[in-house]
Amino acid sequence: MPKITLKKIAAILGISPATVSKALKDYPDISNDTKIKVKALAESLNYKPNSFAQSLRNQESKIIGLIIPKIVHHFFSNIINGVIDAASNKGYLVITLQSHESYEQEKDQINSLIEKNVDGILISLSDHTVNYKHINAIIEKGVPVVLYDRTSKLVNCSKVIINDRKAGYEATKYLIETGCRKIAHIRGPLKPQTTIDRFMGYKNALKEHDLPYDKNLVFETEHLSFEDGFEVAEEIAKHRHDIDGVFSTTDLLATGVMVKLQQKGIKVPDDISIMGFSNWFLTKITTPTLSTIDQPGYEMGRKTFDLLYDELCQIKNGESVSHEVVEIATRVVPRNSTKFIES
Amino acid sequence: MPKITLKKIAAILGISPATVSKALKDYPDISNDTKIKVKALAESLNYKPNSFAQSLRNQESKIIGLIIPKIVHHFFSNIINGVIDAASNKGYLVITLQSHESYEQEKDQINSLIEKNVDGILISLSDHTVNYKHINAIIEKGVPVVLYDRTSKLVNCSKVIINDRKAGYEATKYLIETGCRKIAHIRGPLKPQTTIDRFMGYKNALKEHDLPYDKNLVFETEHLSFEDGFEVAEEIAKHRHDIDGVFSTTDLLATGVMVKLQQKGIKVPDDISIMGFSNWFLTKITTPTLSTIDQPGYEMGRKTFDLLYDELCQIKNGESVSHEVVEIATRVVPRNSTKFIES
DNA sequence: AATAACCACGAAAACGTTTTCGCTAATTCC
DNA sequence: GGAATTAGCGAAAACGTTTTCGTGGTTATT
Repeated sequence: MPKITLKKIAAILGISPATVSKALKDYPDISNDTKIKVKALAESLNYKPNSFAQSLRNQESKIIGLIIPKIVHHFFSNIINGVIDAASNKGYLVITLQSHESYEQEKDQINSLIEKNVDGILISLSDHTVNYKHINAIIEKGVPVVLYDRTSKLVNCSKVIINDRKAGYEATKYLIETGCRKIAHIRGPLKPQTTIDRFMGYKNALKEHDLPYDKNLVFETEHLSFEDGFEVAEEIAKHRHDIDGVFSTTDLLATGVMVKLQQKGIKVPDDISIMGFSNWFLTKITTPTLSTIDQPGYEMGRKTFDLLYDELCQIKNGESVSHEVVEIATRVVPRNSTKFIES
Repeated sequence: MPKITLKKIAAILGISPATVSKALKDYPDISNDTKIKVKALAESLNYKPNSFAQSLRNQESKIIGLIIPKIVHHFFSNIINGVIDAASNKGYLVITLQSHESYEQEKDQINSLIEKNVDGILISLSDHTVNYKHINAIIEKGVPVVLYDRTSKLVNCSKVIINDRKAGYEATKYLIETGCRKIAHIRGPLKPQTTIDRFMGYKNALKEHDLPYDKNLVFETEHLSFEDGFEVAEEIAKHRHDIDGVFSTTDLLATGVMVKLQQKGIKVPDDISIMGFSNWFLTKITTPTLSTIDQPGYEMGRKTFDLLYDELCQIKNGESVSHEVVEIATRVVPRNSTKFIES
């Protein structure tokens, strides 16, 4: 089954490939007669242009790259989802790679994508990425980059983020409004900027509501696992019966805390309210269901692609490219691990 | 920053592009001197071959397509993970698309991938796909296809599957071995082949252990949701106190059943044992943790790519392509929603 | 009737790489 | 020393598309 090309159509019709190409694209200098003939034949032969040839000629692939720290993760798979949907709408396909939180892999993968001549790259920085040369290098090469979720001020490009500080503030505020006065914060590992910001939000909320900040109420954990939550819960159950609310930097940690607290006979939310972060799937199936902050991955994914698409259009039109930083709104999702607001 | 090409390297060195190309690929008819010179310059100029030109010339893209029914799903995101990892190992990149369980979208997406000249396509059939012309059509065109998880006998290609019947058998057998005698089965919607097979396995296990099959013990649900599990649990709690085990076709359903049963005062596993299916993430965080069947998505993803890669190699070597059907082993994951085996 | 305008099309170059084939000059062989 | 081999390189075509520029012929303008 030989591939059917412009040349062959031209040969059959006894005209030149140039005319066929132009007829198919409705160039004004081709007569209606020829256009109709060409289109009919192309249709009946089921002609599809060879994308390599097009890309080679037009210097664009209509493919973008997406680098994700971890695919198997509710938030990130929602991002993928959003990116792919938005991209297909505009005729772009998406090559996905995961950095596994490794700086080296992140570099390699950016290279692979560049070598495949993708039209642009969407990246969420790995937790172990400490310098940004590799990102800035490709931006200077003229390949548009948009950063999402895990970004850096040291990279000059468009970004899609959530306001972790505000979200942390809202989460804490909600606990306060539902009657909590002694609120613990589980911040997880010290380093990532997101957890730092959420912690700042927590402090702000306390301050604005005239509650004292007590650093003994802040728990660090090595990872963000379910089991790490157990340890914190044990500590609370043993020594800190004054605590009446917990704001955790992650749903999974929060769930661990909640499960273990209940095993220790502490009632949620009657004795202690619990607030998670991200609105993962699991929050809907815990007992009680977990109140949390919705971090809308799908919407972020869509928006991230949209920003890239804007740049792509600007480049194509020869306009100067403008960078944009878009903040996606989070919101408190009240469920049953917190009390109701007394009104 | 002008792109650096073979021609330019040739011009700088005062030799022909052909020689440069051959030098970089270690052709035997190029002298060592020239090879060294060419490689050094290419290195220092950071030369990267233009992938479009290569693809156009070599008729291969080193890109494969992956069609997934739903990305945001623990099992399927593990598949993606496996496919991407295995593919990068061999220098292939992966374009992912999701069919959203729609036949129309599945067709469109296969088309998009074909138009991008991917070297092969991995597909899990959407639940609403009822004929396979679109798949068979591209196979006849010579584009290798491998089906995974949701396959069909009507498509002649390599496949990666789990043995749902055997898995259903093992799950039920495990319940029997841990002392259950009146085992209910929640099979979910009637149609999908997977649930049919799991149901057959359930029946087989009963038969082989001389337990009567009672169709009143088989529950259908409209969807596979958490809430659908509630309804079944209500029914059991109200009318079927003789039931001492439940095998659910899905972890989520099982979790719904378990949560609601416990709310009704029924002890898990003391009064009723519960067995899920898939080993999703959530099974590790329920109370009690959910016994289940491990359906290894990552491994399936890897194997699926491997089969495609085999075909690609065969084609390249001019060998005749052979199809293979690989069965990935499942296993019982004993947790705390079932009793221990008395030994 | 001469000039201008316009219509419909094609030739050719370009995108960058790969590979076949042929050529020259140097080496080997008898 | 002549013939045969070999080593090292390049010309050129090919992959399929796009677009600029030009051309020949027709129609409209004075």
